[in-house]
Amino acid sequence: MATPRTPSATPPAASTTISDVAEVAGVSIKTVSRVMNNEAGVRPDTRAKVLQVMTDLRYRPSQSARSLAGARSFLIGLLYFDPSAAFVSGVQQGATMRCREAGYHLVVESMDNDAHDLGEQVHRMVSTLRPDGMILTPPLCDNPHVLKALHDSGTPTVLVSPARQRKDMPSVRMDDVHAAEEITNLLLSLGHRRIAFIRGAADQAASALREQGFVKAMKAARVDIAPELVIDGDFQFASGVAATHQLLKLRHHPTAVFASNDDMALGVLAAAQRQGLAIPDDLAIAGFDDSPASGLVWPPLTTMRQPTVAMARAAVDLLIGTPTVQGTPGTRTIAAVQRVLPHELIVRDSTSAPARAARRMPRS
Amino acid sequence: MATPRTPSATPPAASTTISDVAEVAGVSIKTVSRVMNNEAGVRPDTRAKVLQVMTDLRYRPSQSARSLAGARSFLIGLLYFDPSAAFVSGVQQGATMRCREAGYHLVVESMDNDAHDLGEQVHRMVSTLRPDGMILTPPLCDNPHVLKALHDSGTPTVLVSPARQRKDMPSVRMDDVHAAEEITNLLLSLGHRRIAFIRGAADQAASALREQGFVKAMKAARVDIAPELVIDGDFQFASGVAATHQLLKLRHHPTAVFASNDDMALGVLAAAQRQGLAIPDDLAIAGFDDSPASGLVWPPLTTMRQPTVAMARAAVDLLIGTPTVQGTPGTRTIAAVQRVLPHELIVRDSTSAPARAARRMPRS
DNA sequence: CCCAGCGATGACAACGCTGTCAACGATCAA
DNA sequence: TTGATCGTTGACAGCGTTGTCATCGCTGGG
Repeated sequence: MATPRTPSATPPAASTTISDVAEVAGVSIKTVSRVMNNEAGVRPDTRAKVLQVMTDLRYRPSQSARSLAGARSFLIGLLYFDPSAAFVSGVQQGATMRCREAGYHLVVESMDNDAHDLGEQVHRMVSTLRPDGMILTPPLCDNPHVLKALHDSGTPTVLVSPARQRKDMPSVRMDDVHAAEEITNLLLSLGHRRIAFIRGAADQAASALREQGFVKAMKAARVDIAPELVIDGDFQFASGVAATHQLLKLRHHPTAVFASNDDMALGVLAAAQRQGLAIPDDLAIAGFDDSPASGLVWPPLTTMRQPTVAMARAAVDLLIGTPTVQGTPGTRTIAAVQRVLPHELIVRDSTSAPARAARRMPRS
Repeated sequence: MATPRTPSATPPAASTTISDVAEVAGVSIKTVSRVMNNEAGVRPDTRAKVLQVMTDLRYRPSQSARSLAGARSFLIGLLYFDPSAAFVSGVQQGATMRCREAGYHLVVESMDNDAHDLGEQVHRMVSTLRPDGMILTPPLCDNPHVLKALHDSGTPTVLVSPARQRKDMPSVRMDDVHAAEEITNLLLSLGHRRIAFIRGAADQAASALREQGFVKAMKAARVDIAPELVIDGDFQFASGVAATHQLLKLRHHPTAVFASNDDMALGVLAAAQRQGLAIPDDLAIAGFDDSPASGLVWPPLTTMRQPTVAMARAAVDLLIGTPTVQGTPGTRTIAAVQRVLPHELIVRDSTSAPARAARRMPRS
């Protein structure tokens, strides 16, 4: 039915070009280009006509031609390291959505943070693809080789949750300190006083920030922090298990545990239950991240949702300059702003009042 | 304030072009192009010299120019629906890695499987980006609108784990039936006879296949399948919980449960533990998928690892024709082959012999 | 000795779009 | 009335590759 008498079934996708549109609309190629790019200086009726023809012909500009001729490539790169992290998945989700809305596309690349030629790999990527911007997630956003390669190539870059703010690159992040305070305050408000804290990996910026928040909240509540209740962890499940063993060996158990991330909190949960503790009655547990698994265990974990999707959207916005940045001609540098996005406390069943507090457990 | 006095800090990334290389090497542009594309008809010493110059100058071809002039775009698209699925994450990981090895790049796009203009969205993507190939994951790989848009545009496409094999598109998959048989056999070999099965979502192809495998193994072992032990589920955590309630209401409990995926198995685990059952002694549990969470609970779940990474690599290979396909000129059609990749049974602590079998549980 | 045939290489025209700048008619101040 | 200015539009030259076809120097058969 469609295209009734087309000698050849499907003319191998001879897609319509800008000149087809120009011809049909009776204007020059350049005018079509102007309309396409929303440039000023086109009479409304001309613009409308062109727009109509573009729709009729289902015209789609060629990304290659556009980027070859112009300055933009309509490509945003996302570099990440650990593909299994819920964090990355959220960032990617937000980034692809915002990109599509803005007519951009997301090119993702999984890197090895320890590769010896990381800088070279990044260099190769940006020089062949010439993305209009790059988004880096931890720990890549703190890797000097990556940052140098990107800086040297002059590629606009936005860091998501970097360890340190850099004067030459914008970043988006959440307020880890404040978030950790909120969780701690929740536990405190439930009546807990002996609250254990499990640190994150020492080499990750978030670890220190979350501990700061914990300490700050405890101090504000004038509750002493027992040194034996603050334990080193590394963000892995196993370290949560180990920490729990250590904690339950104490003559005076904690009534609540705040683990710096969900994986460790899951480890605490597993180890505690294995020892016969009832959660949250015998031990309240809070994590951080709102990982998918945190809602898939019994009891579901109280945790902190990071604004991963929103951070990614904000990052894309910074890169494509949607907020009317309109870079001064010649300079594609973005101001090294730092956006802080709101987090969300997710209260679930793993936290509650310290029912039988420090009392010895039946089967302990 | 920023950029104090940078006379020539970074010459705005005036990257080297093919003509720079040609000039330095003392050959024509075309010859450099030949070397770059590994075309025949270049004397070894000429090729070596060009290669050397390319390295010295750190020359990187422009992807835009290449795709505008030539037929290839060096872009592979990956369309997915549910961003949180471990399945997608594995596929993406495999795809990006293989792409980089082959000098391609992966463009990912998160689609809404229920969007009314899905076909249009896909059409837009392929016509502006002109990727050299597309990879579809479930449920998109079974969505007629998506498939039609891709077919019409003539974009080579590979389906990952599609419901039905299509004569016009190649696919890669695992053997769900056989995998389910293996899990069932594991449970049987541990002595279980009253094995419950929780079905997956009815609209997903894998559901039926896994049930087939379960039935097949049970029949082969000459063990009757009690109808009340086969329960509908929908791949969600909650349906695992619901199924468990149903199962534990029976006067004759099952000693093992095989859930069609990990999320449901996690639901079974949570519900069973809540009822006071000891896992695996009172109830053995097996899942399917090897989701991240499956190893982060207590006890860790026995499950089936899908070859997601390998499937994605295979998909990319099919698209870029690494296995010397060298499409006949003019036709970029790939044979509609179907590759089946090996899965891996992950035996963990959630399964074991039916210790106190059908005996009533203490607190049930 | 001549020319077909072959391997190696280059000249040149696309590819589809954007940037620059010129051209045009209309408006406006003087 | 005239020149200047503005708003709108188009002609044209690239952007950095690849495809096509021509060219060049040799080799080998007649």
